[in-house]
Amino acid sequence: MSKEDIGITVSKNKDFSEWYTQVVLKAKLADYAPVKGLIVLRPDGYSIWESLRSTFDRKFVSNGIRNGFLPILIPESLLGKEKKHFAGFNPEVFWVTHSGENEVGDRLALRPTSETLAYTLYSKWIQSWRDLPLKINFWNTALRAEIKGTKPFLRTSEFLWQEGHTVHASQEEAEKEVMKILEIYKNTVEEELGIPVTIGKKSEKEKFVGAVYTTTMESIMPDGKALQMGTSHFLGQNFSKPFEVKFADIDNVEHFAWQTSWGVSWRLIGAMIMTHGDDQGLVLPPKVAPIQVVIVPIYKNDEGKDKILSKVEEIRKNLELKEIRVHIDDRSELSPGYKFNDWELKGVPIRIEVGPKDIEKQSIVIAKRYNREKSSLSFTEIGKISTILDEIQESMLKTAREQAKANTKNITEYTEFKSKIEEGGFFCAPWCGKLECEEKIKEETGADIRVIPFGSENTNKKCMYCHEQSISIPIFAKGY
RNA sequence: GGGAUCGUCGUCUAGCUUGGUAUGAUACUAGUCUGGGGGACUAGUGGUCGCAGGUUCAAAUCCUGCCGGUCCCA
Repeated sequence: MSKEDIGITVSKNKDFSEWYTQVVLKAKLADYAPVKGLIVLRPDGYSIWESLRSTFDRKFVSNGIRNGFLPILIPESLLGKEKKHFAGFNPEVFWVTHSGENEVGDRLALRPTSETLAYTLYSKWIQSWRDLPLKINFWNTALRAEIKGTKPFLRTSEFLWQEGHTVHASQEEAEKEVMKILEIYKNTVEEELGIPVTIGKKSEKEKFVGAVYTTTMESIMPDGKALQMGTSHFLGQNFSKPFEVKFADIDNVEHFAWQTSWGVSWRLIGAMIMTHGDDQGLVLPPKVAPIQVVIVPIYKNDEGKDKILSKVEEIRKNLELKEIRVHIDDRSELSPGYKFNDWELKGVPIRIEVGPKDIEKQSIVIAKRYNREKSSLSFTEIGKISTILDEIQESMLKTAREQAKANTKNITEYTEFKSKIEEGGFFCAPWCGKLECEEKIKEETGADIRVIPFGSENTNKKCMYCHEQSISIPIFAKGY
């Protein structure tokens, strides 16, 4: 490795894919595992996940959802119970066929998702309307064999996620739950990660296999590709019937229950890296940053060192009282310049420099990671740092919103669509609702219907492909 | 399924044609000087050359098979 190789060696604009991989590895968020398609989360990566997890948990709990845990193995007979669902997942299921030297009778799937397992249990647990609603969330991993094009966090054969599964007495209540979850997802992603999302429905073609409909949140990445950030499904009675999730109502008549399922994965971390990172490396939104403020002390000799370290310690205590996550980089063997670059690579939102000049001036140097601005702050103003962190969080979302807006275009003509789709971006274009048009567009351009935004339905326009009456204006884009 | 290409200290890499003590950088360890944007010098640690066979006095190098990675085509 040459000197340059310590940092990111490619530009985000020039080689986005290589840039992304380098940021993940060099910022030490994750590393490759010995098995293709699998990654290892390192502490800096895992703590971002933990931060998201605790935010979601807080919101889930206040919505009456509790956590549970499901085993990883699902017998084939169970997984195959809902036919479409099984057909959809089958190609990417990992199977356990042996225990020791013995072949197992019913093959065991490493869960690609847990609907079938959860609902087998739910049917035992639910008898009466008094048992409803039943709302449980599971934090675990899912396994889906990905052969080609794997990318850390974005496409891996095993991924960390949460899957929530709720059961309701009425269709109306279940559908409300679907929307409630989607709202939680949207707010969390925007507020914590600073990534704007568009919410709406998936087309019939793109919906979750086995669902009545799928709601989704989609984001546009800086390279112009769309990323699915999370989904919330209305399952209707599609699973309650085969799995016999039934309850006796107040009038003692037995009904099949109405169900929902929903999930977000560590893909959100990938989206955060792509949205905010730059040629220097990672840029972390303050709310999820494991370290929010790093202090680099600068000194020439031992007596200066003591003086500066005691000041630095004072600042640390001051910030910690405000619940700011602070780290002092007192590695003596490294030069300040090295440390600056190192912490920028890791995306720490604020760096404070304290050296002899600062002590003299009774101030500190403060450098913001997201815009790389340096300024000074007097000793008496150190309390302002928590406000500055809030401002950074806000303006990161604002910048991302502007970027997303610039990458979203309205299109009515298919010829124009075809000529512009290569540049990437979100394209809002009228559509007749027919599968045939959707498939042709996919075939000819590689672009999918990512989301049919809420409020874009019932439009009086012409389908950009067949020119018949349109039923909505979906967002078309190439996806990850 | 077809084709191409590559596996050498933690990482990147030279050596392979023409067989003979495995090269350099970086990282790591120790020390001295340094220190406000990736610092210098000195010394040191680290490799059964992807695996298994074969040829040979001798194999990272030649031959065969296997395993793994990457890319292209269907």
